Amino acid sequence: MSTERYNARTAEPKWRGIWDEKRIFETRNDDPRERYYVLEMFPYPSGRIHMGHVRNYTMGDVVARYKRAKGFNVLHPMGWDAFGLPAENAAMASKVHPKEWTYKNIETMKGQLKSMGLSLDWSRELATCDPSYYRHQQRLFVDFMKAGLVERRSAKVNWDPVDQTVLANEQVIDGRGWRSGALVEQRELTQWFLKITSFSEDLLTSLDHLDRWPDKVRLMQKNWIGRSEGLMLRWAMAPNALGVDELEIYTTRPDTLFGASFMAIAPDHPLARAAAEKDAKLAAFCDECRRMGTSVTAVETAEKLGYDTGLSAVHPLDPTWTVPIYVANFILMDYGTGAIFGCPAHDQRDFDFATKYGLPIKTVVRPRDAGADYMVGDTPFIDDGVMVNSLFLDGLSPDEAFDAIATRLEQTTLHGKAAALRKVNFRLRDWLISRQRYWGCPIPVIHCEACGSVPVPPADLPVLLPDDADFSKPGNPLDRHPSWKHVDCPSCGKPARRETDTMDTFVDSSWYFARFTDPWRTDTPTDPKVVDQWLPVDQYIGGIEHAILHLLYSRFFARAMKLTGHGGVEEPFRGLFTQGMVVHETYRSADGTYVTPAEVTITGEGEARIATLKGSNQPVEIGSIEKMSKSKRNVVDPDDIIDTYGADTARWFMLSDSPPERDVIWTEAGVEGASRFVQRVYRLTADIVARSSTQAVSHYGEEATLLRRAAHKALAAVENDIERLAFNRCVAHIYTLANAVGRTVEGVKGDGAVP
RNA sequence: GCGCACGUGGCGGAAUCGGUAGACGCACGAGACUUAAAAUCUUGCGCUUUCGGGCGUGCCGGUUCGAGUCCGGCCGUGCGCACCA
Repeated sequence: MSTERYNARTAEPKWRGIWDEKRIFETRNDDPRERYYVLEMFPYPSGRIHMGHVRNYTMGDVVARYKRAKGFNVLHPMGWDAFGLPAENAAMASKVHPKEWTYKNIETMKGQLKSMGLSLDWSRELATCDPSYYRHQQRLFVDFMKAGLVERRSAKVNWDPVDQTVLANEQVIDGRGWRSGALVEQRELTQWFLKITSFSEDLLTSLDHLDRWPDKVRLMQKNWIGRSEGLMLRWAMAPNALGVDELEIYTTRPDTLFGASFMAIAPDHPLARAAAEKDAKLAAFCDECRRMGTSVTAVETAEKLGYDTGLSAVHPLDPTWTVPIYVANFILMDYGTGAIFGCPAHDQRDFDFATKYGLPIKTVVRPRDAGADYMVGDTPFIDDGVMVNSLFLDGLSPDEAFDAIATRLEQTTLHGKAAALRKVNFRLRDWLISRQRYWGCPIPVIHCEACGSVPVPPADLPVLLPDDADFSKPGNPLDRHPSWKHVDCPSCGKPARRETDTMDTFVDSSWYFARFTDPWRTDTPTDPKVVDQWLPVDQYIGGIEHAILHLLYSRFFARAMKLTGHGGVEEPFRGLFTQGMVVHETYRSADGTYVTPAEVTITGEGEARIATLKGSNQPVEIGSIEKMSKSKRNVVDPDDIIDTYGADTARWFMLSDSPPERDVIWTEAGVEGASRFVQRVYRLTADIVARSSTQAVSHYGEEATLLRRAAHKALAAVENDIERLAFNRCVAHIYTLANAVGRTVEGVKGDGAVP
């Protein structure tokens, strides 16, 4: 039995040095072997890596090394998602330039990643804040613009009052900015949009083919895109002083048309605005709605309010039947046409509204098991059933009735045109990418009074960020820079104004995986041939928090890049895996402040565990287990673990026990266990090596047969589970093998002979 | 409110197709080695038992020769969406 201990501190740097020197992880594009692209979501250089990174990159590294061992030409690159607000906030707080802050963090974090011994191709490293990257992004933007995928328009947008910038819909979570947590306000602003809605249908249907994506993510994207089939239906207006003769609405329930009892329009609807000009009370009501609409949470909790305009509309299939038109606070101007017809008996909102304003509630669908005299009572009936009180629809199911009435309305004319048109609608909105901040990719456009918004000619790219920006006060440093925005129009040569908005950082991360395929190119963003050789990424690994944001934007980008000739692949990620978080207990000292695990000593077990501050007997309260975060201070620094135990132990523990898609609880005991196993493997290996060199171990003995059987069994099991990314099960198989080896080695030690 | 996922020992979890429930690890108990401790090794470890066995995968019911797994209904936890007409 060997008593020597494995010393990670000397062994790991030695091997890392050899790997670097031999450049064994650098990948050649002209390598003829079958390709395999493994990618983990690249990090934001916030300062130091955290355990979430360790887990993420360990998983990717296992896949990369496994595929390399299987003979694939593996691409496994790393880079930096380097633009973003924290750099700018740091500049405001501590007078460091965002660039300096960012590159310093990159250096630190690169050192940390290197100490993990990952099989990364560092020759392809890129940082999105580097002009050598963002110049190509500006080129993509200009090409998208020419292809009609970019739009500048005025719209109601989400304004984050803390970060002082607008946000995309996807970046507003529960009415708050995804980064700042501030309540988001609605503001009417002229902004840049990428037309992701051009691909709504395709982004939705293609989800069906992403069979190596988690169902959960596909479902989330499906719901986010939110397809509905309905009818655009024009109603004739009863004669009125405004001179308006029709109102168009969108509905997914035309089958309930004979249950209509009112119309409702958004406060911003043109008809509402026109009516408000002649009705001061209505104008006040609309203003009130807009004020309440400034915060999204206010909208969600607000009571349904309406205002009767006095106008009315004529039922499309019964000229003697008119319904009143209300302006209502719950109607959204940017979905459908901003106008609806209300059928209180079969819709909860309409029911609430009708009850409040005393409007009729007419039952037109009854449950299948209900009698003919069924009437909707305290709650609307919204399930499947049988049509009633609806003339030619009676007896049909709502689905059949949808078709029947749609066909009838398509054949009905109003003012010389078909009254109705079948229409598919989506919940997905265009992607708002303008940000009123400095540390981002400048939008390459020049505004000219004569020529409009002119894209910067490709030859003039990149539009570089000025280094001498002023971060002393809030707001956009680019906008108040004395000279940067004053340029001549590239089209007519007259004085013009540079766009001072920068792009959302999610633009930066929407195509980096394509840039990795040929990061050395200078003339174009990509070589389409090389992109097509590597993409789609075979295995992409990252956090579930990007289920919609990054993963949807990247899918859009791949399509837009295909359209503009920068690559031929529509789906960027063939296999997706979303890993769980690294969580840890939280600790609070007597005065209520959080303390880090490193400052705490724990004694006792189970219920009797007691925590005290290290070096004193001050009690510490053990709190809930939560995601490691700076604010809760429940973080364990990967550097400390790697220094103490070595990278192998840290990585082994990360993959042990917890299934990779689930959260893993970081415990000191768990790391100790992993460390013991690393030592055990070293001892067993040393024993076997020692014995095989000093003793003539029979290759045909019973011992060898048993070992061979155990080894092959483990090999098959590990291979099977690695393909399924079931790393925790791989770990278990390797433990089983080690036990078998241990038993055999111990078994023959007694007499030193093979039995 | 709507949608989705998940409930297995003290703990993390395994059981790939409906076929021995609890692999593997952690923690714990006992033993060996040691002056002692650590480390290491051996061994035990779902509950219960009259030692034959009985019970057991959130709860209730169903399908099946057979259910942790499939179906229906509850309860609980987590996540996503939330006036989308």
